[in-house]
Amino acid sequence: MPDGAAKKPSRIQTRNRRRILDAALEVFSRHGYRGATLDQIAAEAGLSKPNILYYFDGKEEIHVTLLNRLMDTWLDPLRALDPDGDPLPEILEYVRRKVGMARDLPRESRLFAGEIIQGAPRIRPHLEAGLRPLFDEKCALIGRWMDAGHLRPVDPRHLVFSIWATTQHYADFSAQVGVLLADTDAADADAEQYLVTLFTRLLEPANPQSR
Amino acid sequence: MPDGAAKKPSRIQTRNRRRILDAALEVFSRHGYRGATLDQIAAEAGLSKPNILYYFDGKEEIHVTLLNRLMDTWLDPLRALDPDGDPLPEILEYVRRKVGMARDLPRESRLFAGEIIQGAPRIRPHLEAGLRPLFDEKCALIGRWMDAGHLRPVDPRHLVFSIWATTQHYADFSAQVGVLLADTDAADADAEQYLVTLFTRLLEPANPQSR
DNA sequence: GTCAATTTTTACCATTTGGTAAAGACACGA
DNA sequence: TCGTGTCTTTACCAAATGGTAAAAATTGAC
Repeated sequence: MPDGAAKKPSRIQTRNRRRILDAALEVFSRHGYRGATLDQIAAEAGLSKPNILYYFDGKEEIHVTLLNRLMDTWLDPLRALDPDGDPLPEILEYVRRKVGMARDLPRESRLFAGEIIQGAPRIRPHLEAGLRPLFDEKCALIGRWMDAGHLRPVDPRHLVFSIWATTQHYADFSAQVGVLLADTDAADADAEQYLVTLFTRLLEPANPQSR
Repeated sequence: MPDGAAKKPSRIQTRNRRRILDAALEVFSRHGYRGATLDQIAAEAGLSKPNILYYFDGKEEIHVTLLNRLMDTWLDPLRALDPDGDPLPEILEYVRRKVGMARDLPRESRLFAGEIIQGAPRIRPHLEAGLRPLFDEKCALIGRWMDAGHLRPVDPRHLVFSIWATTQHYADFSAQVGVLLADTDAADADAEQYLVTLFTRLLEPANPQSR
């Protein structure tokens, strides 16, 4: 019973649990929760299906484990918003990090998007307990920056939404982006440049008094 | 064989095919393609499963039919971009229409998003043949507007992506938005206001010479 | 009302899928 | 090398699911 108490995991356990989660990320992100099968995950992981069920209690536990681990990584860039930094550069750095994550972790982005689109049935508690406090805190911070005249005032919540939406779009909708940007190969750099421009023009004070 | 040739559909056929597609939109948009079952669609439509298969050849045909019908509606606002209109108001009107669609047709938005996230397996031909020409045409139009100094220059393709991303976000990620905007009830109006500001500040020429 | 065409139901079926039982293989400290 | 606990495989199963055959019911033109 490898999952029972707080036993130190053996090397084999560590290795195989990692393999399973890697495979599951690949399969879940491509086919969605219902579309993914344990057989696919097993094949991708190079293990047998019963062997997978030796390490995890079932399909749902694998999915939830993935989502919970992902959440931390996902929120790191937002956590990194520094109250003591320069407001506009802080926001732009956040945008850049999110673009980088869409580029480097598209499977994670799609896994998350799929879960949310279907009503967040398995991750809603985590949204309320983990995401919401952080979101509120950072929105308040941005609001103070605006009140102080360091950023032009807009609704911080919708600002954050638009940063999420625009950056994750490149991962989540890559099938569409790929069709429409068929030839371009500098698309990543173009996207980052465009988004930096977008949020700079939105937020940069007309009379920069930030120092 | 109601689907064979170009026969005029009976009133019963018209009514039941509509019922089935309505039900399927509901179910597919909530659970994704694989997550939806014919039994669910049948229950939602108030028909028996075999009866549904009398009107459609199978699950996939229902899905493809939905996607193809949706595509037209979905692209209408982009089609409406008028080369003879005022550039900035045209763009802002496009944004407003897309916000309205996210508000009024969230199921359609999620159905589409789900298909794209999973690599557009069933709608890719339609993307290439239907969406791409329109996208290229409208991007060229926006590019000319920029060249003429009516809009500040940015990459039109990424501009369009960001309009799609920000507007559809409110439908596709409504589960998340709902958690984070728990109390707010004027969220729709706020979102529209924010997005109009966002794209105005991005595109409005410093020295408005558009007339 | 009659009758042919359309529509709906009943009774199935084969496959897929998440999951289990239990035997067997293996690792590794004593 | 022995033996115990860890890991893996083989052989299954029950439920769900997409789909079919054919009988029964209904509709509508005449």
